[in-house]
Amino acid sequence: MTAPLSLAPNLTEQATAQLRRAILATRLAPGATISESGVADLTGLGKAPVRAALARLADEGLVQPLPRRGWVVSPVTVRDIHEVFGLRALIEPEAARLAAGRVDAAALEQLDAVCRCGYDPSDAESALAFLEANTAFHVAVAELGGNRRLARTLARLLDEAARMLVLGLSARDRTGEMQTEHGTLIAALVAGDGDAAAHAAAAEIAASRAMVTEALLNPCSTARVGA
Amino acid sequence: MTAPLSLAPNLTEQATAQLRRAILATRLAPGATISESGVADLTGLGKAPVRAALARLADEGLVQPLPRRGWVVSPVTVRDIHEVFGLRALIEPEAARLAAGRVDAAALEQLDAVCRCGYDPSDAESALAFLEANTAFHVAVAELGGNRRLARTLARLLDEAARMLVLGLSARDRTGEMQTEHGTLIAALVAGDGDAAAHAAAAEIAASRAMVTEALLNPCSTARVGA
DNA sequence: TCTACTGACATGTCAGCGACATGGCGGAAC
DNA sequence: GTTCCGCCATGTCGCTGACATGTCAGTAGA
Repeated sequence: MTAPLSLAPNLTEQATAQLRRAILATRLAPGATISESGVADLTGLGKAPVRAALARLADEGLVQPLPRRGWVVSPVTVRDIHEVFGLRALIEPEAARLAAGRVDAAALEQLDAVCRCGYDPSDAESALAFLEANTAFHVAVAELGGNRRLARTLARLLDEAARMLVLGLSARDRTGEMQTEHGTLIAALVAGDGDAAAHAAAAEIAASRAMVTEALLNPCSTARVGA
Repeated sequence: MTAPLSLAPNLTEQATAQLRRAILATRLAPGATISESGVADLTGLGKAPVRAALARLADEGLVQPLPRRGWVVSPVTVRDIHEVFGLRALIEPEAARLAAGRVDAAALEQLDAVCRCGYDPSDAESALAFLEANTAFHVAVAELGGNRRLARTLARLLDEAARMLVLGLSARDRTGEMQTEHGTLIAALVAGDGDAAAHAAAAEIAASRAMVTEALLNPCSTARVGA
């Protein structure tokens, strides 16, 4: 799990990736407290890279510092869900509109990956892998639009949304729906129809939002909501 | 300049604020290289807080790391201007729309501060102080909308825009225009007219964008463009 | 039951070591 | 004489370890 023989870009990146994945998979549950030394011991890394990683994740909104006390995994509130999906609904359709008519082989490749990557509804790791592919797909679309800042902002939002969706995806399998939604979006992008692309993106966001909201309001047996 | 007797929330915050201000005022010109030890010696702080501050500013897009080589102040390209103002144009009108009808005394106070704060077109520090008040005003409006993530994203964009505007503001005094633009926006907010507020915000962004573009395409005697 | 104290624990910071990339210098080949 | 190549000195980050500081939980005492 510590991936000691990776090609090691640097330890900070490793620590960031490990922690981010653990948080998004809810292996570190919302509301859980974590300590630098604890993470350092667990990962085998030093405290400095762990500290830098936590600072970065705090900047991304996934953890919050408790001065002199430690760090806490940001809880997921209804307000957070409103904020994340509200912002996604604002910028993602526009990103799709900008990308319309600019699609190339790379985008279709990303699509292929996400479409063929199913998941096991009862396994958070599997669901996260699916969501990571989904994130990569949407970020790739945003990058096609040419606005790197928009793509970056969206990537951060999608990371937060992924954590929320891990809760929702465990409730029911939505692979099929997402595939058709992606298909609609890609068709619009290839056709260069900006309005249709924006509409497809908005529809997908609305569906995701509904699923998360439903999962939190009607917690099923398999849905575990932290904090 | 080092403010040694401040109430010291922590050194990282101090280093971040000092560096950010130096970059936004173009005291650290775009393209300039900076070293951790150099900043540490200059500010009297240790390397650790300086390093953390640089990492955070890199996350904000104001500096870029050169592994094993140092850090460089992010240059300002035409593409950057398009991206920043394009994204502002996307989210800021919506922020104004959300804030419509929710204004309170605090917003008017911010308004008052920014309106009474003139600047000297030939002094980058003075222009930056004006822009900081302008940023605070717009962020306050965004926060009234209730979406903290939207407000945070906007704050970051406004910081980047401020650096670009420092170049443009030195070309000509735009205090009067901004005051009337703010007046229009506030009137719409108080009246609860979301469409009018969004329109006013969009108009102000377009004006700022035009000024920056003009300043870069037709560099005046007083406009210094780094890198 | 409430208060003050003490111990443990976690962060915040600093000084130092090793690794790596760059630029300049000298020498050899043409 | 000119050009090119390899070596070395220099400067910087990336990371480690240790110390100082601040907070909280648990406990003894009034």
